[in-house]
Amino acid sequence: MNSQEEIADFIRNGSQYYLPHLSIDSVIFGYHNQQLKILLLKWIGYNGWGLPGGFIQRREPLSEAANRIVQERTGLEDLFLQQFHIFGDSPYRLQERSVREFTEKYGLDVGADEDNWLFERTLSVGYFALVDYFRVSVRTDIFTYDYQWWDVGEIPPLLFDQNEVVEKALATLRLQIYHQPIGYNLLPEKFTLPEIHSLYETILGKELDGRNFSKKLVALGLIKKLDERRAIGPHRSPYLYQFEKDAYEDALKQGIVHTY
Amino acid sequence: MNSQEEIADFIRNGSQYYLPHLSIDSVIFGYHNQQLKILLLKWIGYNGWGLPGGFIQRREPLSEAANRIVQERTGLEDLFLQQFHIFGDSPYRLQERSVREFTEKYGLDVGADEDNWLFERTLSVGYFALVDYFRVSVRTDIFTYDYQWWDVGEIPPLLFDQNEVVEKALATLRLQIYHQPIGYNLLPEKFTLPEIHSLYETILGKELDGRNFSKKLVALGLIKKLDERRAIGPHRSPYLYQFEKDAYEDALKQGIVHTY
DNA sequence: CCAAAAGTGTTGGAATTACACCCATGG
DNA sequence: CCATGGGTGTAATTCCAACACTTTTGG
Repeated sequence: MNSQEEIADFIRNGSQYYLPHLSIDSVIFGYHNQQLKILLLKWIGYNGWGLPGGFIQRREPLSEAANRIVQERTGLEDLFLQQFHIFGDSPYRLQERSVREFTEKYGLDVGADEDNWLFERTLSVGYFALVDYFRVSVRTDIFTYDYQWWDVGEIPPLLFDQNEVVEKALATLRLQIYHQPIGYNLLPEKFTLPEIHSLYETILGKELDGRNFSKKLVALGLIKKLDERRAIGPHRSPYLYQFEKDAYEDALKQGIVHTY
Repeated sequence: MNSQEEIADFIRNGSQYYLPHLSIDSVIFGYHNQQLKILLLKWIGYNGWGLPGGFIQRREPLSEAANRIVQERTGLEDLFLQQFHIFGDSPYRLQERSVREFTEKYGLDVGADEDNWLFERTLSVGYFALVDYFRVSVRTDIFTYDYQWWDVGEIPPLLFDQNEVVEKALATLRLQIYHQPIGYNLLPEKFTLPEIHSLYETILGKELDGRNFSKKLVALGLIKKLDERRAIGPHRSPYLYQFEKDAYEDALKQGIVHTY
């Protein structure tokens, strides 16, 4: 959405195309420099950070809407996307908004119409995505003039109740890692043991014994060692590994029970 | 909602009181006769079974809406209620409805107004509740003339995509039992080992060794043996047990990791 | 040759599983 | 007295956690 006409039309007539009262917030996780990161956008007017989000088209399945929204932002296809909560309790999710709030706080010209669909109480469905940091090419638009990846430990204050949304996404991810393999969507196709090791440490927020960790993944048949190495510094080169797609998919479907 | 005027008002003006496009479906689990059951209502017109549900008031927090809806049906306070999914993908959750569908299929007189708020596409937030079967006193109303508890293994065809809703609730419950204690809300205050044992077997859908099971619960400090027994038949009387509220609450909050 | 990071096995303890017999009760 | 279901302990095994030294590499 980038031309002035498009925006005016969206503000005035958006409820013809989109369902009112409901939006999608997406928490896009990437992994870089041994850190779990999420993608934030800088919003005009408000001049602060917020999650990528959007609305659901009138006839669009919910999961397709989430897919479209993240796809448009990141350029990625075949996303790993997961719904994790619907937010409708916080004060931000109860209030209607006003012309004044939009103009003063967000610097948006929404006309004088107090009945605008954007003012109505809007609940939000949270989705998280796990993406390969290096494949993402972020697209900003006229509402969002900048973007940045942030360490999950250093998220700035966000719009509305979005800090809570991020917390819930993280909590879901941490719980899920006990029942499902994670990594296929966060790492490049070939990766080293230290990389995936540190990914798990980052997500779980605690140290994991390297020997036990690799034994476990190999024992589960989730990864296999390749005959290649990657030279990365003045020290021993690590072997590359790959996920065993079949075992991985099985584990995703059937679930695994384990501690790390 | 029981008088004709109330209903007419709800149909005509409901969108003044409730958010359109969004509803709540509740899966109410109870436990009776060694069986995990859910509460279904028989709907007029459609003449089939469906989940208890309702709408969210304009200014009402989402979780309060779920609470209100289940409370009104069951008469229970202090519910254990948990949001588990929002449904917006199935064909039933995409379509708008029509006067014809309402009159013919559901036997409801909604007037001739094709713009009625009830016709609009409606996504549904799924909540499940765990309740003490014996404390529930179900209230039907003019839309729902009968109710019945059904074994989770024998759920009849339900309205819309509600069979999928039930499946998802069950799947969530089964996953959750690995991380949280369950039973406090499903069993009476005092219960026997065979009762809680069979509850867990029912939820997990598999047999659990009785000796190991009780050792585990006692070792975790979740239950304690009382000095009473319950006489129930021509055989040895089982001891009664009680949950240790504090340990139970801690386990709920912090989570536990275990297999059964 | 040295600093930095990768790689690799073993062991003790804890937790989990498997398993069978006696006991209490009401009819 | 008998049929029914409740209660209890131990041994074998598996799984998990803890732990330290050697290898490789580029500079």
